[in-house]
Amino acid sequence: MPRAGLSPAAVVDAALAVLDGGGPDALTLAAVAKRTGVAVPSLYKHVRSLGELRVLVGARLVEDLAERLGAAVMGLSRDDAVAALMRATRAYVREHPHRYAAMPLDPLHEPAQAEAGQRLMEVFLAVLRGYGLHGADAVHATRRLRAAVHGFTSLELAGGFGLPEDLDDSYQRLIAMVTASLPA
Amino acid sequence: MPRAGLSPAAVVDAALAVLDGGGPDALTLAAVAKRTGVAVPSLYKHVRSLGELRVLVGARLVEDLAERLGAAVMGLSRDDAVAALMRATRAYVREHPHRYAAMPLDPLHEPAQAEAGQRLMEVFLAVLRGYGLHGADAVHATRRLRAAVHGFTSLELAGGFGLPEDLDDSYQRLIAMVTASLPA
DNA sequence: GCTGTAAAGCTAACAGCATTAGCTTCGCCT
DNA sequence: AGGCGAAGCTAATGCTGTTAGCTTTACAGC
Repeated sequence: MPRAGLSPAAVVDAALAVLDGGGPDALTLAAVAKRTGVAVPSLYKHVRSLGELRVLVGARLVEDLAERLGAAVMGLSRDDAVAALMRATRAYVREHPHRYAAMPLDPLHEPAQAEAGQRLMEVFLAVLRGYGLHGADAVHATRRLRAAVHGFTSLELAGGFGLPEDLDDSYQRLIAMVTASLPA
Repeated sequence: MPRAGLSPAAVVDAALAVLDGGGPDALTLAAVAKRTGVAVPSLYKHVRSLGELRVLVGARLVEDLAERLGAAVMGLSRDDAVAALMRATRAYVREHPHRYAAMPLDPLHEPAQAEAGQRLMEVFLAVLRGYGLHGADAVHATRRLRAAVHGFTSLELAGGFGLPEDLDDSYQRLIAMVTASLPA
């Protein structure tokens, strides 16, 4: 019986594949075990529990998103950067719907996710720094931006907008609403 | 052995109490059965499955929210109505966090929730009608409004905003951002 | 090259979950 | 009084996550 050569990272890889295939509810230890070719209890050698696996998966998701958004805003500033940030987020959600559904909304509260969460937050703050925003104003602006992006994409993802008619148009107007709320 | 005198509505009542007490994950048939003083399989006499129970609970949640928001905007128009709508939603989320976490985002797609969903959507549309918005413009504005409200409240609910510092202030600015995007 | 050991795998078992089948009993209607 | 449908029950199944305890692998050091 050859050894599978698993590792925490490999388990997370498999979990991510399972997540992509069937969504957050499908992310079960049985599914991950089948995919790694290992018996269910063997997973406990690499991961403390299903809860911890979810946290580790969440950390990876935040890392990915942070990297992608960082790349998207590179070389841009102000309204262009905001638009790029918002469009890149929506593109990510449409490309990986199940991943966004499993994305932790409070990565800073979980030690294993805090570093990635910090990087993601940095992207937002860097974009807003281009407007000369600092301190409380920057915090408020970040919250507006995040609320708009997360609100729209999560509603779209859940099918909360009825028919997918004119959604691009709606999003363009949402972007305009956000940029209009930022200093000239 | 006296009969419990259950009914679908009574089961939903109990489910709502369970939801309030422990959140969406605590909404289990075992918990509902315990609360109604009945054995688990007996619930199937009133509800087809846990899935259906969730749908019915969701319908009640949307009804409640629609009623509340309708009352909140009564007698108000334009920016005042938008502000009231947004504030009332946030107040609901803070008052019943577990209920909002279980709130269906696409009530129109589920027959049992469609009627309540329609009523809720009507409140949004009625408020925007005060701006003279019709057709596509009204649709886009509704989406902006919903995105802002849902985005902020769900992020706040999940603890995604770090410390609860100046959240009222942030929300006020979010309201201003939305109203500024509507016709003068 | 052999051996000792820690890690990585396994099977067996348990508790909690949703669900189904089939039985019993209640309470109303005639 | 009798009948009948609805409402309850127990028993059983299969799926979860989790733990305990055993076996085996692969490498480190002699």
